[in-house]
Amino acid sequence: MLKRTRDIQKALSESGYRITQPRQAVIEVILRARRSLSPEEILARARKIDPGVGLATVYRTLDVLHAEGYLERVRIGNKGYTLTCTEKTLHFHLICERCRTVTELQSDRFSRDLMAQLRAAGFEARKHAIEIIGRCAKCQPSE
Amino acid sequence: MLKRTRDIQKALSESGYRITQPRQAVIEVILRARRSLSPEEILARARKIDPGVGLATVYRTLDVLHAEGYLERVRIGNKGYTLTCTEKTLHFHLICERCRTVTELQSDRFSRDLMAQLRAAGFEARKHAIEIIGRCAKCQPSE
DNA sequence: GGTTTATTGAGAACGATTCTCACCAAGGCC
DNA sequence: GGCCTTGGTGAGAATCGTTCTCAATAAACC
Repeated sequence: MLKRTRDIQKALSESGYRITQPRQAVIEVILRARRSLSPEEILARARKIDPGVGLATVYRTLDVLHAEGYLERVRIGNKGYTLTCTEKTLHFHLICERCRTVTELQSDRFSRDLMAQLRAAGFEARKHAIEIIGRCAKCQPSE
Repeated sequence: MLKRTRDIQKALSESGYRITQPRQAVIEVILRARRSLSPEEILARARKIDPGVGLATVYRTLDVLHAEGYLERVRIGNKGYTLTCTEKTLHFHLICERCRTVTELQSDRFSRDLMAQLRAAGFEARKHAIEIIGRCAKCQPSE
């Protein structure tokens, strides 16, 4: 089991959530994944750990993780994919439309610039989603 | 009829699309709207112009406009809203979760900064969606 | 171990979007 | 101008992702 899994479980427990087998399975699947996964994909993988897991539980666990700030949801077209993210600061996602890998980038300058603009507009930001969709370095159209 | 409506129709026609009554109605509704509209809302308004319009046609017209680069789709939660946007340069949307008004911002500095980072990461951007969700100046929680 | 109560899985329900198909009308051609 | 081809159409069925319902289960605290 990954170390992060324990940490998250401990935090959830302290927030009053019960640590159940299905939840453990889902959390571990998400942390292990090297790219963002759709709920269906999470389900398939979680069932290898705990065969009884249901789709509803995957969604519920995603909700819990989201509510606790451990996860963000990113969409590609009409399909929803999930990815781990514990960063609270401004960041953006580079989503490769071919391999679906999601790379996270941050920039302090970028962040300051954006915050200044928001203030100027009188806009109070609650959350953000900065998604750049295209091809990652590995998936460039050959030639 | 707005001038932009004519321009878009001309362009669509040159791209091989037929200019039909339902399409005209949908395009006009979107251009007239002061905030982003859901497909259902577009349908309701389009029917005031052409009562026979169907929901499927709204979706199909949105697809056409999207394919031709006249429109972007922005999502708030699981609900999908559409908004006009012909700008090709980097820009971001401030979405008010209360009144749903979408404000568009641009920044050259912001743009340059982001482009530089993308180049550094070897990422080839095809499209982007920068969405800041929160409260606009008019909808700040009172007090 | 017993009790409480949040959590669960299965499947129904839901809402948004897409598809199907017979009919229609835009636009090119004569 | 009228005719023909074919892309576009509306209605409703189908599909997809997500959420809900509810009886059964199992954490967590004693």
